[in-house]
Amino acid sequence: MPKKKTYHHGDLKNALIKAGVAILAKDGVSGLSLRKVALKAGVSHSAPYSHFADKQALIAAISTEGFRQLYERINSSAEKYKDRPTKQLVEVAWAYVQFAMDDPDRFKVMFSDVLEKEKEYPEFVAESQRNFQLVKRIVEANQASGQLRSGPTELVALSAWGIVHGFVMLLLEGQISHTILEQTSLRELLEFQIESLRK
Amino acid sequence: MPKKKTYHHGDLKNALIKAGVAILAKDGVSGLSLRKVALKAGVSHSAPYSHFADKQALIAAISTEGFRQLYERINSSAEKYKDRPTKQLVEVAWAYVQFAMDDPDRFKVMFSDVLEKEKEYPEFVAESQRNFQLVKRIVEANQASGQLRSGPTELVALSAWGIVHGFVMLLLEGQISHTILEQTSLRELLEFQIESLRK
DNA sequence: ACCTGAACACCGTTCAAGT
DNA sequence: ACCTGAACACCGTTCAAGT
Repeated sequence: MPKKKTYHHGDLKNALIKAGVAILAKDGVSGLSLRKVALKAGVSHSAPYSHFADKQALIAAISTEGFRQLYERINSSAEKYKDRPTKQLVEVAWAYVQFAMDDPDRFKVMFSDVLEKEKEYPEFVAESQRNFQLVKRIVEANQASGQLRSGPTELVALSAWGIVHGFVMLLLEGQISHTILEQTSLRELLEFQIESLRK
Repeated sequence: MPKKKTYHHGDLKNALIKAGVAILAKDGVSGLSLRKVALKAGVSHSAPYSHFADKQALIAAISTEGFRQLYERINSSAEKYKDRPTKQLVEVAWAYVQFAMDDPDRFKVMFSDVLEKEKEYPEFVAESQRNFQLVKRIVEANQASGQLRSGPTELVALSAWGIVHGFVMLLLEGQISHTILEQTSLRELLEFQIESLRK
């Protein structure tokens, strides 16, 4: 028997986050229960309370980890196309769309926490702000190269994020009609959205 | 005693929807339980099953009703400003933002149902499509008056909806930084977003 | 410090029974 | 046809107890 009790040596916390992500991908938001997460990690149903204050805290940790990964994806895409501003904008947005589609339920959870989390989960706040800073930097570069309209970078970045996020949300919730999706590929639809932002 | 058993005379169904909306506004999505809805409507916890197949079906009914009201709001705003295209676009978007902020949890529920609802809740699908048709008509008028870029109305409408929806979502989830919100009013932020769409 | 197991309140759903 | 009440499986959370 190769693995006996590989878990509980101080890494139960991360094992729980990992188990949570897996359950989220398989059973969706409504299927995510603390008891199932504990079972999957091979501990009793009350063990998670040694590492998380409550279910919300576990979800906050899952979201925080998600934002970390999102940052990596966006950042590496931005780096890859940093010499081609026109392409960069589309590719970064495409990375965002793909991240959302890879694990729609996690993506939804990342953007649908409680409102008072501002103060409650500082790590979450820090990580989501780090992402927005990155978007701002990309937008700033695209403003400099004349791809995007000038004006307060903060606000142009909000437009850029908003248009892509809105598109992804409508896509995930099935609010984009079948007739549109049949006629035009996702990639083309996204490119059309980005066009709206261009100067 | 003025009201004794005013409910159960065939309108329990609507009473349950109304109770659900009230609980949603007070306790949020996580506080919405079928048992609480039944209690609030003055019936036993199993009574709802005479009118709805399950909890999802009640939520679908609440969402459908929400889309009906959203349609009314957008439509009356569009009518009111139909002779001033520049203003119309902003006002319609503003109506959308206000609707979302009036009852954030209901708004979130409307846009976060299950994915398979396509076939399961035809009334919901019809109502949400009716809203998109309305957006298309408004966009078409604004294309005609030169406010919005030309091109497939379906796609430009998707951009318009997407940018406003994305903005609202980021707003509701607290993803728009405090520093932005303190410097600029919501109305101004929205106007800036709309500017991005203009020709 | 970390984990277990019993316990409690609450939930969605089913079903036999009442009107 | 519509509603009730008991029942079942499942859930989040607490807490005394074990290591």
